[in-house]
Amino acid sequence: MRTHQVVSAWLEQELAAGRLHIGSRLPGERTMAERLGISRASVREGTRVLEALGVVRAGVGSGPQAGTVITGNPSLALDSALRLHVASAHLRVKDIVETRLLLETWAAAHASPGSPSLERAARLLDEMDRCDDGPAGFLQRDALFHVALAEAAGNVLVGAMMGSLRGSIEDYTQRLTARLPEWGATSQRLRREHRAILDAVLEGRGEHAAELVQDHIEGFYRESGIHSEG
Amino acid sequence: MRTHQVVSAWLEQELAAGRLHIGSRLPGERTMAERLGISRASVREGTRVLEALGVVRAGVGSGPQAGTVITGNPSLALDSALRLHVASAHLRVKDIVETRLLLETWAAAHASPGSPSLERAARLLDEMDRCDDGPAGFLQRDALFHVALAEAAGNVLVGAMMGSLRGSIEDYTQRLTARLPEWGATSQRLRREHRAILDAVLEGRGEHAAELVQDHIEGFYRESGIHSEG
DNA sequence: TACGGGCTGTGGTCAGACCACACAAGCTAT
DNA sequence: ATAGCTTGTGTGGTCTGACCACAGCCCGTA
Repeated sequence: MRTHQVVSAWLEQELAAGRLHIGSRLPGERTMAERLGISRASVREGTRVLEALGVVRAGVGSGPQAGTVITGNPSLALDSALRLHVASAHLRVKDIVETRLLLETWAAAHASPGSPSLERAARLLDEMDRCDDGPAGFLQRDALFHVALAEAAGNVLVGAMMGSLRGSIEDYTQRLTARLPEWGATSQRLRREHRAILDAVLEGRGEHAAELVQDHIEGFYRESGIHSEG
Repeated sequence: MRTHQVVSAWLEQELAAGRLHIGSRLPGERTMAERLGISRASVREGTRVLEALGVVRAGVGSGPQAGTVITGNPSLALDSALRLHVASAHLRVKDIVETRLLLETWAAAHASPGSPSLERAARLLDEMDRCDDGPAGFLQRDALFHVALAEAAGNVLVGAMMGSLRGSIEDYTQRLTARLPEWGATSQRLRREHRAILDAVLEGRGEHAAELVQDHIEGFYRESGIHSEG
């Protein structure tokens, strides 16, 4: 086992044993190095990995917010991994869009009508009705709306994946939007569809909501000129 | 931006510009440090992150296999991230099983009958008929069969996720198997179901294959005593 | 009481050293 | 001439020890 991996191995043990949990502070790097019998450089490499995986957050200074703290942020790992793998052309945008569609229809079908995420989703829709800062602001709230919807299904993993997928294709979406002939008409349609989706979920008609989501997403891509970029 | 991040930023640029691609060798750490104007320690931290994300593989020595090489292995990031987030109780096994079911039924419905992955899947089924090394060997091939099936859908992302999800719940599955009253009867049923799934896919009856997959997975968990552990 | 500055511990970064490894080239003994 | 060993070279892996910036805490002072 490589030296820096003793850090994640140790952390996994501590978590499993219940001695550490989300919110706990890790010992200082120097302490940890001595305790694990490795150098501080190796501790740091291990910590960087944990940070990249969204398991930990490092902060300088002193006080309660400082030091290395255990977080639970799986989307961080997905975010950067997706970015780089898309850049290396190992992942195609088509796959990501496809996966997003898959996750999102499932989430719509399984969303719990009573989830507080739905209230956040509703507020986002209100903001989108009022907002006049152009497509950029609209799309940002649009993305958050879809993520909120995914979280309403109560599956942390699906929620995290959705968030990262949205992020990784955000540039792509922005470019697609630029091709739209009439933003005004499109945004009005999108808002109408959002309301319909949210209503279906709130009424517990999951399957119907899933169909609406599918039409909503596919319609957007169709209107803006289909996956012509790899 | 933190110093070690200049490495991933640089790599992303190089990839986007087409100057590097999967299979390329990165410059040596010392060279990179000088070229990027940072210390070797920082280069190493950056490389560790890339390695953890499955973008890169580091190997000592000299020759074609040595040095830091760009790979495309998104599942590596998911693997470790899932392990740790499950350990931190931020992800529940229930969510993972649920997500696996979701991805797998989709893959079965979208698998291309002509995919070479299916030939691998068929070979695995033959091995499972012959193998007599108990549940462990069987389950391992079982897992590979399901991953092969997922890959047949031609979506790299879904394939990678499936692989990682299987891995992260492998321990769990092993424990469930131990509870089964009669392994012989169960394995026979599982093999029969696998054949039926593969046949359905090969015949292009995707929707039917998806139903079979769903019954197959849910049946297994039901028989072995349902998600009683968080 | 209010304020200001130093103290302390945190992560962030760096430089330089040595090690194990694996291949390649060259040397040596057959 | 060839088989086998030796040495050279470049790679990542690890360690040490140093210095920096930062943020909160504590104590002395006005």
